[in-house]
Amino acid sequence: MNMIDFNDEFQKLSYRHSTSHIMAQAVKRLWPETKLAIGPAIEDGFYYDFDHEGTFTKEDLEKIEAEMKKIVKEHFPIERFELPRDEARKQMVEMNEPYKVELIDDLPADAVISFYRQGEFTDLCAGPHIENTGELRAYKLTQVAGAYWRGNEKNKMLQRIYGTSFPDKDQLKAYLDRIEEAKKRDHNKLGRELGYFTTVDYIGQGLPIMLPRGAKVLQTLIRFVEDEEERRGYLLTKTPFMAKSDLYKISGHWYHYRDGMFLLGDPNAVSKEGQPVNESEIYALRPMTCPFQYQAYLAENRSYRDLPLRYAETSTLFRNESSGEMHGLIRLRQFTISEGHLMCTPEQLTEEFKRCLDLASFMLDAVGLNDDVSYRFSKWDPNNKDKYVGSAEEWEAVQDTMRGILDELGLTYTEAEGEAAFYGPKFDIQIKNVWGKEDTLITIQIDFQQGKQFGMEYTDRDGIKKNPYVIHRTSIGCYERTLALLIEKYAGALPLWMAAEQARILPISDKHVDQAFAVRDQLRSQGLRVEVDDRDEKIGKKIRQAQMEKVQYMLVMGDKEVDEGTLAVRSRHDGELGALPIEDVIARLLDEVKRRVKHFS
RNA sequence: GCCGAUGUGGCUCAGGGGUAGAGCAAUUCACUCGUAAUGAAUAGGUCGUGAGUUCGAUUCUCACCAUCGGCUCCA
Repeated sequence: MNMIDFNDEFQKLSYRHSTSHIMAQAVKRLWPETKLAIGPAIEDGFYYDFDHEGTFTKEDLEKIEAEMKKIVKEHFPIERFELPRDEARKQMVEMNEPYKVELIDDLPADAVISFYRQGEFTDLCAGPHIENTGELRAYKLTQVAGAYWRGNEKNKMLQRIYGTSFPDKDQLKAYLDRIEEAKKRDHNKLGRELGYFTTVDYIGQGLPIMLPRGAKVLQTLIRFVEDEEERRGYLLTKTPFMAKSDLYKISGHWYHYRDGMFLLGDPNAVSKEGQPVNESEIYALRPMTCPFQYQAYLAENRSYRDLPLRYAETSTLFRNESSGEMHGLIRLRQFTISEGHLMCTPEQLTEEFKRCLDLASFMLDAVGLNDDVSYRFSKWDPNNKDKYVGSAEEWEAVQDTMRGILDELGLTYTEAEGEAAFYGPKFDIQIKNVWGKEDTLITIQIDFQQGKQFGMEYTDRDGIKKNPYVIHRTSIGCYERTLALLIEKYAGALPLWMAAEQARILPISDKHVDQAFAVRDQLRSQGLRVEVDDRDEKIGKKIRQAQMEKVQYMLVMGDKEVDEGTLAVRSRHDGELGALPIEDVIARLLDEVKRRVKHFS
């Protein structure tokens, strides 16, 4: 029997794919009336979708695992065979597997239709698989979830069972332990424990309260971003949080993004005379800043000499996400984005796009997330043209342009069909949270539509008026989401420069409290964020608490320090540093802030 | 929006058809303390909200709200 080598991606996939089949076989044994959908290997394991009466309970999962154990012991060879389309279809109809029949019907005419058989269980499947069910060593069914057939919400919701498998028990345990460890960093847990944010039932979903600590971190990040953008030639705008529907009709939001907007006023209302309400009187909270910044562009006649024109705004956005979507600080209904739009000539497009990438990269490096991201080129879905503005030719052309820039920069990226914005393709910088779920952190988009739609023009050298290209971009993404990922990255112990509380002074006894406040004020006057723990507690307890609250510097003050004008410095990262003159402590902290030192834990 | 789980003092959790308990946190007092929890006392909850069943509901039923995991959507 072959030893499975998990360094070999093919073997790993085969192994987990086969685990999924063994699970399906167990389910069919226990509940023969259950219908099979699909069951692939995924990044950290596998799943199988079933059409099953009711739902699977925890106890059911245990039963399934027990049955899987039997199937492993039975050492079934896993055999592949092929059938012509009509026979394959006939067999699936006979086996009463409607989802498999549908899959076969949708296979291209020239497709080879293969099956895999292990014991009494046969499944339509392209493979690959391991050779024998007896090779399976360590597996665990992790959770049940609903999932739409073929990922379409109009279809029936199936029952999905997730699981994972490894070549041996130790690796499985190591994996499960790692997941448990990762979850301890969950920003949604840590962020609340550490007092960054809270939520309140009667405010509503996706609307967190940023508490002073969280608000301070956000403010620090915002100042940092705004200063850097100013250095890079951005002009600040401040635009309204809402506008009449007229604006969104020009941008297309009214037609393509209406479900995502909070409307003020009822578009279906009728007047006393029975007249439909004038839609101009319907306002909407802004889901994006673009149409507002275009109005800033339109405020003057533009010349090619004005371009590129770079607008930036720390922008509060409102999106009416459906109720099941909200997650901690990652998905919200109101959030703050480092928004920006660049208007440029076609010749400037490549250079400006690169500058946006450079800015994003600078930001990610500054906060320490640069090594954790991946790139995605998000294209339109040519089979779903109604979702988008513009012609197929325009889409293909602008996507070619974007791909050209990405390739010129030598970036490694995946291509994702159907992930574009309705007005243009996106370059997305993706990141995973502690649950392994991927989200967009930063996005840079090329828009070839809205310049025309809003009548944005510039007079070129030749005296002809032309439409500028627009780049939508964010420099650090959505601040709340970025904060969430930073909390997870640093397990709550944020780098000194962005920490809400940079140092805490710990007086040994109440004799030292007055002096502690004086020193606090001295440090504060240098721009450091410092608090005093003046509670009537022992020093050990104060240290323990500061440590648990992830304060980077603990400054102990007793008789000796008061007499000598020093502070006994304890760094969260480096431990005890001994007594230092207050001036030296200030210099050390300011230097660490200036250099934006990062300690990962 | 859909599938599933969950909802008990600020936090972590126990309990259970006869109107609730622990630890931490908070407050007060004593100790005046040297690098990860000093001791004692006090206060704090209409058990997410609303309806129903019942003599009686926090406990059972239903609806709604919120939180968590997934699907769909998305920064």
